[in-house]
Amino acid sequence: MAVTIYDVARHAGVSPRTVSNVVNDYPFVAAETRRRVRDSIDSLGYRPNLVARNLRRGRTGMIALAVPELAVPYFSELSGAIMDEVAPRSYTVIIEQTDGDPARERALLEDRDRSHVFDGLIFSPLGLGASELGAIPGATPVVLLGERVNEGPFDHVSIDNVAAARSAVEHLASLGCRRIAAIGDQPYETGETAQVRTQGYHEALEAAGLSPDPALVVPTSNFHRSAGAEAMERLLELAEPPDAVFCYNDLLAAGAIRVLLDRGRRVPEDVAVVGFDDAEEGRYSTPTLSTVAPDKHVIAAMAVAQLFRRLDGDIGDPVDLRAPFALEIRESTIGRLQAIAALDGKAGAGRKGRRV
Amino acid sequence: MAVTIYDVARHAGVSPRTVSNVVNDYPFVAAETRRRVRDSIDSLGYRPNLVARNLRRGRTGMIALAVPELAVPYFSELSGAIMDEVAPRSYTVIIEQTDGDPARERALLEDRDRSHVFDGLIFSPLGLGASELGAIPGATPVVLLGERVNEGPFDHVSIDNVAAARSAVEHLASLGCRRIAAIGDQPYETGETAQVRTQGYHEALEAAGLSPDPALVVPTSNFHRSAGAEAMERLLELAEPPDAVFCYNDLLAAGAIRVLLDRGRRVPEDVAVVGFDDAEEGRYSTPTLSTVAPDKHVIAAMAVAQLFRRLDGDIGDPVDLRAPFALEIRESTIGRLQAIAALDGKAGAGRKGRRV
DNA sequence: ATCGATCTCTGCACCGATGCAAACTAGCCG
DNA sequence: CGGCTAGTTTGCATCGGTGCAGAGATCGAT
Repeated sequence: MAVTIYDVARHAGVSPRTVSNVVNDYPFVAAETRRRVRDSIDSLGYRPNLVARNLRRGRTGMIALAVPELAVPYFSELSGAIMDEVAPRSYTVIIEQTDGDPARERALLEDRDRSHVFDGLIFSPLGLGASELGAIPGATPVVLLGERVNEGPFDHVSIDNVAAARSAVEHLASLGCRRIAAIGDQPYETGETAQVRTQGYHEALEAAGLSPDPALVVPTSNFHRSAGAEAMERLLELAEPPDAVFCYNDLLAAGAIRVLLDRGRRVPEDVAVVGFDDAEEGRYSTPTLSTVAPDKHVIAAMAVAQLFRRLDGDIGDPVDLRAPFALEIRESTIGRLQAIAALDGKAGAGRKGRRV
Repeated sequence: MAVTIYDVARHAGVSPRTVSNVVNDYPFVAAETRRRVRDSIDSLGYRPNLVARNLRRGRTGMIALAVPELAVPYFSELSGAIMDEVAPRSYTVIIEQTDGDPARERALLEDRDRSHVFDGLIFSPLGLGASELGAIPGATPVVLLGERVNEGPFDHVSIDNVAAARSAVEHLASLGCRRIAAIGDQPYETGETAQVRTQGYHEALEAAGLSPDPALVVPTSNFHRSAGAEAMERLLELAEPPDAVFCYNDLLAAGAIRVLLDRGRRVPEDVAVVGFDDAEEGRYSTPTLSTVAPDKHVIAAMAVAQLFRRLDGDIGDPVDLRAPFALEIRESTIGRLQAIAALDGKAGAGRKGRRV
């Protein structure tokens, strides 16, 4: 059996309550007593039973992080960043994979108060739409990641997706591209993040004096590489195929580039490509991938800080936090030689991106 | 306050104990009573407090998964597979990132019995060597992933890394490559996995009648893309640079390929490259990446099954389980045209890989 | 009618910690 | 020296379930 607070108390010749006081750094413990208890703790190898502590305290010391899929680089990189933020606060992270399944997402939100497994939730919804999310109240704090869910009861962290998409498409237009396609729209209720990117895309087209062509906006059912490949195949079948593609994440872009190269198109000379998320793989791919880079560390820090603010009792109105992003310009839009020049020169355009 | 078993008992007009019996499907409960309790549970929205249950039962219903880094595709893909295996057993997974830090790895193992946060641990060690691991006993079951730690007290799941490495290098030799390099050796105590791959590499060289050249074996301090790039730079500076490279994971390969293409070498015509892990990104990269594909789903299933066997009380000797792997042959070794031919033809070599 | 077996339900203690408030000591002031 | 404050330690109840064992009820067999 494990060592309990009673074993330590007996060993140190004090009451269990005093051991608890020492463990919790209660100030009014005589130095000598504290020392004796500490010695006993060390020699017996006592560690508090967190389950018991949590039962009594009503907190579990764990926060849940729910993401659609860990195998998507954006989410694994973000998860790592969130865990790094949480660790110093001596909380533990439980990661749940929802696969974007609305039932699992709803279950997570509905059970969060009642099963007492975690104190707070950082949630990147995929299958649940704004109206459904808004209808699930509860006492356990939730911070949503991703595009804003209007009027919801939850705190919320995101980047300005409209501006981010716009900056990507403006960049393509500035290179002289005239037929700029978009891959990854999700024109149904839960595709909010995709839809605002489409909005930014349209705004940038308009600003550049380009007329939108509905055939150039290809929806996808998910954000995987295979979907990007399929969408690109479709675009290449058009009578007037695009000379640039804005993909709503880097995996779609990887799939699209693969198809382009397979079909003998050069990237970026024939078709320029921009992705979204700044997955590490895009820094080493051939060509390297120009991409919109949400600042994942800031997103993680904001989400965690806000969640802990709630855990500490803040009951203000839901807040809406915006993290910065940058446009990382690499070979898939400006070509290898210019990319090298941009890296060598101190010009901020390439390596450091444009802070927004 | 949350709904407790007492609230349900009062509402249904039975004792708390009976509610517990209903919740736990104790067979000797009258159908009528059961119905009434169920109704009360539903109408009050009762969910058992898992913290309290776990305190009493002495189990937490959680297993921990400790990996070096989630951002490495192999680990995020494996984590996803493990979570999928665990979910149907109504356990929850806590993921810990160790960053390969020996102190954190040791803390995890040493605290596993005492803090009572998880019932079992699936652990992919990186910073701890065989001797250190072997010296940490404890009651909480542990399943190790990765190369075998000799004589340790823990169960263990891996693929046959020697054979896997050998198959990769044999493949390169069969293509006519004569100077085959290896990137990713870790010639110090905790680099066991890397070392057995080096062993397989040497065995394959010998079998092919090639004499080993120490300069062709480049150690790296980690398995990231940047390390692969640096190692490749080093190899290209040799008087006789390699005509093939076996990389110990796909990230190293991605970095190596990037450098090769940057330096004007063609892959595979000038230098053929094989990776390890079968990360999804290698199926879409340019060129697509030939790689050793450990069967992650089998690894996950074996590890989880073995862990639950221990949780169910099995106290037999530590077991050593071997999962299958396959060699996936793609463009980075046989070129695009042949890869297409292999995919089109029913020949198993390309698409399906070679089961071992 | 008696007995044992089976079914159904319940009370009590307990898992291991902490909140609360009381008890006790010592020191200090007037 | 009484009274008060500050410091130190402690007992008791409690968080919300479940293990254990026993009390009743029911029923068929003898």
